Amino acid sequence: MRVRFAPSPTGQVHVGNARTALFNWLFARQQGGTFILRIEDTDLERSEARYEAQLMEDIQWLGLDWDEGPDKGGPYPPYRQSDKGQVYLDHAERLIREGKAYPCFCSQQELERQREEAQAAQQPQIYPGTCRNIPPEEAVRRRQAGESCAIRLKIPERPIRFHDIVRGWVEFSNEVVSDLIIIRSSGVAVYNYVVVVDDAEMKITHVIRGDDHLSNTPKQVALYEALDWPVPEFAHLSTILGPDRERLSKRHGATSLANFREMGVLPEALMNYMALLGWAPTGGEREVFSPTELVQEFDLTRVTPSPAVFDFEKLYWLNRHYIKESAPERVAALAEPILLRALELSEPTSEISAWLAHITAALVHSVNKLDELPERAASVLHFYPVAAIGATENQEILAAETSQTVLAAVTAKLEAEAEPLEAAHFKAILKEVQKETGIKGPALFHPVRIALTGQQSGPEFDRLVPLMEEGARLTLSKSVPAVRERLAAFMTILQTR
RNA sequence: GGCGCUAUCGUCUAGGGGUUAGGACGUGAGAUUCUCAAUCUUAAAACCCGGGUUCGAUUCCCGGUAGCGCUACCA
Repeated sequence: MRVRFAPSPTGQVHVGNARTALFNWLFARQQGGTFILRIEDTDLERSEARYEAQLMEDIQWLGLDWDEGPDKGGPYPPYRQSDKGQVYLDHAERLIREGKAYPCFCSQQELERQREEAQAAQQPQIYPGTCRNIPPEEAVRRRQAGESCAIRLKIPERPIRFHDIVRGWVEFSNEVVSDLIIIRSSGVAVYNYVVVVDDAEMKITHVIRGDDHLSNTPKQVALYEALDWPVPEFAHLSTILGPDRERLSKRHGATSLANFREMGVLPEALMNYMALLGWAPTGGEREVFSPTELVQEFDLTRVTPSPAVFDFEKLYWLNRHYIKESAPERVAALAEPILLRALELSEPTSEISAWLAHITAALVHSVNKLDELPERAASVLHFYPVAAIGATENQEILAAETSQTVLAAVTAKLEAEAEPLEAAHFKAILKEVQKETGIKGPALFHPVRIALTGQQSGPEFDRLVPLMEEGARLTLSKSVPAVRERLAAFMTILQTR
């Protein structure tokens, strides 16, 4: 059992393609087959070498590995199309000799005209077979005379049917499949022919790909048959759509693997989510599958044929799940560059790294994806007392008499405290203030929270206080005030107002 | 235009000739919390339409509609 993922290196790997790669990989891994990476760089204008490297990096990040590919070779090289050369021409000449293909001398302008005519008459646009009946000797003579020609395959005069694992039997009338060009007059082979040759030479047994290739399949089947090669099994995966039910694309925001990685989506979360797009286990009740479990449970025959809308919310739900499951060190390592960027730091000291790890550990449970961390940590990282005092939503709380009492009491008690302040100690102070003033609950906590963070909501003080104290001891591009400093500054501004 | 594919809660899906049509995300409500998040409990929410077949169709068949794809000397 051999399957392949054959992307063209024309940019970042998109989720649609990644899902195709994933299904191929899952199928291979679970059947004990071979997963092959082949670079389809026929379109040299759009292909770039750097994209090829990025492509491999991206799918490795997702957690896929391949057994044969351009980087590691294998028994059926080359694994990069542009390295292939002559083969396509040789097989095409063989087809001509066997009477299964023929040179076509029609000019492109002529073909274009015919197509326009057919379109205007609302007729199917198929090649009328003008050159199909040119006697072979005459064709040979004209070619030798240097007349420019393309090579066309003869499509048999019978319906073409093939089996698809996700859709069952599919049949196309030969009346709608025209004799296709396999070699351009420039001598360059055409995609639909190239894939067949490549897949056959690599002994691919199962072609798992996007359903945009479904209508191409009869042509390819005709090619396999003409070349006397075994027709592989097909599995056409449905399209992934955006919320507007149009094909998912960059228009819909972050849709490439690189995007997801930058956002701080864990690869196993994305893998799990993509697997659920078109596949469900028997019973359909389980949703959470680690990569290993997916390999065990995945079943190609249970893949649904209908298109699926990509739901970021559900992906985030899985991401939250996997973030919580992950070792804190791993999450901290992934979050560090994101936080460093927000702090405008490049080279962290080990103290800063430790602090960032603490921030991450304290806040990560409330985040969909890691890039939300800086925003979530803003109450620690920044301190804008003037803005906090001026903010309309804070007026009511700050104006309350109880708030004035609480803030004055807390500030006074903090004055007497040694630095650094322990979280437990801060809590004890609040407790004392509560006892002495009789103010408790929201009336106690809210003004203090606003004084420290400028906001009415955020992490609990037990988490917040140590992060502020730790940050205050570090040398940063923009310093983080300690708890006492914050309260003192806040009070000063509040009183002078 | 032709051809092909698809159609169950808003979304991903399970199911299948007779079911209270199941689960998950999201949403609403409640509990908890100083607040947000998390968590727990709970609620609302679906078989595209029309014909057949059948005692009975959401399920099988046909047609319609809609969405998507292919229709190239693009990949």
